[in-house]
Amino acid sequence: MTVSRYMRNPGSVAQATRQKIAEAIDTLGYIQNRAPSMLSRASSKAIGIVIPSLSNQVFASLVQGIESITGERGYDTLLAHTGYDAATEEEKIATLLSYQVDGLILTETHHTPRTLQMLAQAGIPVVEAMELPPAPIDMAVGLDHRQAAYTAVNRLISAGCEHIAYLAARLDTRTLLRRDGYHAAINEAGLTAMVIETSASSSFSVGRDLMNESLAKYGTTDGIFCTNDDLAVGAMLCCLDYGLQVPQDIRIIGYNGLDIGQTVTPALTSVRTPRFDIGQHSARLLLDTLAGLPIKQKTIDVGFDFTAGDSA
Amino acid sequence: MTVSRYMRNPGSVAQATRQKIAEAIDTLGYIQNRAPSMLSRASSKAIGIVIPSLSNQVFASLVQGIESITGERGYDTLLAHTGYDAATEEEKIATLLSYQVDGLILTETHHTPRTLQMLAQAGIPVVEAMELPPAPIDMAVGLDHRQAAYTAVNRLISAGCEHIAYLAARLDTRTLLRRDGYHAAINEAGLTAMVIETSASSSFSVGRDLMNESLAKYGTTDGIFCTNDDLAVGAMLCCLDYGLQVPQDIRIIGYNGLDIGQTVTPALTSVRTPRFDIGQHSARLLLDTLAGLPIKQKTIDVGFDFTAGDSA
DNA sequence: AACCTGAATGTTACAGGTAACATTCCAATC
DNA sequence: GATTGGAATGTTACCTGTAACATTCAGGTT
Repeated sequence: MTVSRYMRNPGSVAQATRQKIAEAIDTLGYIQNRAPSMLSRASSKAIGIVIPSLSNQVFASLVQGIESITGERGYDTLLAHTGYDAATEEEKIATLLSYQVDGLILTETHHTPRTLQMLAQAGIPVVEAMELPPAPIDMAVGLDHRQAAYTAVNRLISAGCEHIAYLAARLDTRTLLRRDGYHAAINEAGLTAMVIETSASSSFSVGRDLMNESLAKYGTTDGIFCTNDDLAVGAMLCCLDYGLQVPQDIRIIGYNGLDIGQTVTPALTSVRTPRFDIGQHSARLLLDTLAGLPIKQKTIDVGFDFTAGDSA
Repeated sequence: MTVSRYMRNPGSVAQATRQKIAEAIDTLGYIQNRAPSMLSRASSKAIGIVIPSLSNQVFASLVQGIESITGERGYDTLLAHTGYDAATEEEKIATLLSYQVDGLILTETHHTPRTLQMLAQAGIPVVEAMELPPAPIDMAVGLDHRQAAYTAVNRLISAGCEHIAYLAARLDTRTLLRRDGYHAAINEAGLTAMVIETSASSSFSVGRDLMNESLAKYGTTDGIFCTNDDLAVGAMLCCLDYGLQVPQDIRIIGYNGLDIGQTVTPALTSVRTPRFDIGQHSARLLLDTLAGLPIKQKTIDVGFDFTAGDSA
């Protein structure tokens, strides 16, 4: 019992005892078994994070933002990835719940019925990060991707573009919202939609392929809106191969404001999404809820802006 | 008790009972609590994976390889990331051990003394993936990065390069091994080493910066060996900006054989590392050990080859 | 010496699934 | 009807940390 006390709060144990325990822990290489506290208090001092992909900078910064908060408040994080698949998400959430996580941060807004049932049953706080779903499960932190895409396309239109293609890969919810925004801006301006999509996962070479396909299908093009920066860079490299000057002949806007966009010449103009902030806000919402603190608002819109690129 | 049996092996329960349990599980949204089995058997049917970064395609494929095996054998994976820091690794391993993981797959070979003590104390099987450390903790699956770099640089030398620069970022163990290989090849050929390094983490823009620095410092350069593909692509874009033709004026070899290398023109020649295979081998070694099966060899060298690029 | 106080430490019961063993049940056989 | 064998199900104890409560202890006061 004294050791248990020491582990949670060394100050609550007498100086001499503290010393002895510290030594014993050191020589034994003792590590607390989490199972008992998971059992008895139904609380684990851990939260679960579910992201779609392990190789996307976007979610890496999100996780960093989350862990910058959980770390300082003594919470551990359990990480799961779904490969953008709702069925896998269901499995991974079940696993996280089996570890009695105290809260969850999800990054998708489309869930299976069973996922929703499990979450309701678990009764733990849940944050949906990245988007602002019309009917959040519980809490949400993100931005309006439809609005961001709408604004980006209007930027091309203001610059004089009249043939604006939309290049998209991996058609997850956020990507579909961006398509809505694209269509809204295009229709409003009385232009013709030029949509090239693939369900394949996004990459530079896919960006290149989509660009080729778009040029073949639609001919004249003076503006491109890509749903992420990988595609945009692939598309830009393709344009340069065709001798098209960016932004003189063709303007390109990407999405997310990743490092890669700043390396190409001209630097990519891109919608900047504050992922680290989203992570921090999400973690704060969750941990404040767990601590029983009052929450001002269950939904936080973090907004967006543009990187200072030269491609649009 | 019958439910417990059902959960582990539905066939061990009578048909009628099975039905009733399945229904109850469904309506209740019941999810097993993992804590008890973690307690009683000191086994959790879970293994821990520790990777350095969440945004590197290399580790994403490694994890996919691992999970392709663990999934079909009924094991869960707990994922932790360290940011290439040994102290963080120590923390994360302690956390994983507190969850009573049955085994661990690590991706670094440099560990703190306390990490080694914890691992010894835990007495669980450990696989070090990616490298072939001279003195593995337990098991190892990977390739000889020194040899790979040596071979790559010799390829440049055979092609007639005489001024070969070495560009590296994020100086982890694997990167340092590649430097050794570079030096070996350079010395053997009687050439002068041209080393540009930064401890900053790797990215396209860093590749560009290193290339600029190298040209400024060493002038004439006809070959470049980069420790990864991000750097190589950044360097290539930089060369193209200077009007240098690849591979006529300058040859470039990258490392890992990622998609990005196939997008640029010319396609990047790169050392291909079979990460997915490394993941599968690692998981098999670990699970076979846990299942008490005999292990033929505790260390597996998966080798390497080159992508069919045009840059070298 | 008796008493009091607050700090330090100890005792007990509990969480939920499972190994090991025990019991029940039913159909087949004599 | 009694017996038997194997399938199905039930009972008990255990794993480890901690909440809640109990006890011990040292030093100070009367």
